Amino acid sequence: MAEPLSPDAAARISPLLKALADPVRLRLLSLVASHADGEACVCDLNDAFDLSQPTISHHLKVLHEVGLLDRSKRGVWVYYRVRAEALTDLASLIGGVAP
Amino acid sequence: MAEPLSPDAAARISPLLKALADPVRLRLLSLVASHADGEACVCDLNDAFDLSQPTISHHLKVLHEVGLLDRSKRGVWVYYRVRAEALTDLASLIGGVAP
DNA sequence: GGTGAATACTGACCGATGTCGATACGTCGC
DNA sequence: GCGACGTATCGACATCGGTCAGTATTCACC
Repeated sequence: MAEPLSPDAAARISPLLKALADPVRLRLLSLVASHADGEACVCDLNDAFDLSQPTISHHLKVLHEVGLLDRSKRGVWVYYRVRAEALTDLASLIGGVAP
Repeated sequence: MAEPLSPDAAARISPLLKALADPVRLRLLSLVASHADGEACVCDLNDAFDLSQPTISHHLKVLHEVGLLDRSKRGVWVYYRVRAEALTDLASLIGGVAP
């Protein structure tokens, strides 16, 4: 890479990586991404883990707050969808560091 | 993405992301990557931050332990070099999650 | 409207992590 | 050898982060 990251840029990017840097959240993201229509209901996600429902809700909130997941409520159910743009931006940024 | 990440795969990848998910380490990595010949001396890196030398050494150790930085000692000086392969692998993995 | 179900919020616990000062280890020049 | 310098390790501290039990909120259905 030509230019090193500015302190500001690093501070902007690291929360995204922090959000990804947890095995549960990685799996959550990949579970949502691999669902048929690109979105997954929380009820499905809860069943995939041996964790309490509040814990899953917390992880989803973290992913939503950094902009990696979109949230839409339909009736009693809440559906999450991955923001592909945020992911690909992050990926190209990481790949771009390699010389 | 077609298949969700296995718990094992998630557990393997998350340490890499944890190592990246710190603004200081992000800047360290980009500083090393942007150095002329692809490697940087610790002495240069220390000066770029307002942190103590042990702290920088600690961050470099974290990046080295997860395989993002190579370490080579020449005389009194230690040079670090980014492992481009590890970075690009990670980038393609993240980009691959996007549907 | 009351009941039940799906999801989110709160407060607390505890282990993990970033930071520092002090110190140890290697290597060079004298 | 010895002193000086570059780097790593250690121990301690404060803060952060993942998890849970308990509780609140919101909606559907009777």
